[in-house]
Amino acid sequence: MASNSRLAIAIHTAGMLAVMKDCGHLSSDKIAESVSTNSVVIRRIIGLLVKHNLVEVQMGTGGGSRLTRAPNEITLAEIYLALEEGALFQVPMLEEAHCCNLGITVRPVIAEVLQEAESEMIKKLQKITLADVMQKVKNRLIESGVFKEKT
Amino acid sequence: MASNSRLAIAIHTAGMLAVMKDCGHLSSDKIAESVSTNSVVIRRIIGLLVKHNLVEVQMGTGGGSRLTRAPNEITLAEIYLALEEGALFQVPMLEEAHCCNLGITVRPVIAEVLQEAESEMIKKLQKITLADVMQKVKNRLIESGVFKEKT
DNA sequence: TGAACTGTAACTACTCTGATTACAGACTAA
DNA sequence: TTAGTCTGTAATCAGAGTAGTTACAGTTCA
Repeated sequence: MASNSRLAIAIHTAGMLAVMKDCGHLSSDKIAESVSTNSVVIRRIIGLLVKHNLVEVQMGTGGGSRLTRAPNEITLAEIYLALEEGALFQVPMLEEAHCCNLGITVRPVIAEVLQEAESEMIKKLQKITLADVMQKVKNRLIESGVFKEKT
Repeated sequence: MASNSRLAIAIHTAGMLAVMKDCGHLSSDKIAESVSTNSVVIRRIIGLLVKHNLVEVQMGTGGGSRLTRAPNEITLAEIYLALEEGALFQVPMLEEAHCCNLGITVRPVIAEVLQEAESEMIKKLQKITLADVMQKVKNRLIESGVFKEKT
């Protein structure tokens, strides 16, 4: 699990908070158990979500985290951007003393083009809310018979 | 330069080949000089481009690489996919013995949703050809006065 | 044959991520 | 007031990916 699974963990975490929205605060230990990782990892991610006003935290006994908004008002794009990972693709620039102008000029162009591609991805994430994700999960549970639909 | 700049390097490399399309083969040393890296790094990337029929290589004296198609027939999506990096976002699955069904079920849903987002990005890359990139570079060179437009 | 190439293995250095431990500080309830 | 339950955060470790580099066998051409 070396490469970047932080977004998946962040969405899973936010999903847990969405499910438990009406049950008070949820501790990082409980979340870590469901997400299957260490509570510190969860707290680090929650720290970023708090910084971007997606989650609020209460310290002390009975404390924990909860969403600041309804699940249908939080998009995956907000979670993605909250992680503050910088550009998706690295485009190292070249020094001015480089061998040729073409080499120097091509990098900003590549950066621009890849930035546009990343923006398209973010646009897609903007259209998906936490509620959408939880609904998909619910549908799967119903399909598998674990969860019974109300009639 | 630890994180993933391979796509930028691959596009830069293919861009070099596009510019030199009519000047025979280009050696990995020459490309490495412009891209500002080691020739082995270039050969590793070119190997992947060859595997996906974007580039052809001739060994021996006077050998090197060249594009198999015209620059306006090669999209950035093809280059992106040629790098074979797997999914953009890792979504580690949970073991069946996990504490709750919700935790197990949410992961495939997250994977599906992120896959859709990546697909949107690839769609954008499909609309951009190597020729487009080179045209943008040319425009920048003209703007900066380094390269004079034909009148 | 010698020079100019590629392909590839092997190794090092660096960075990112996640896992873990540890501990100070905040808060609640008895 | 005190014990217990939380968070926030620093510090450290291990594993994985990437780039950089050297080295060398194989290919091709003059």
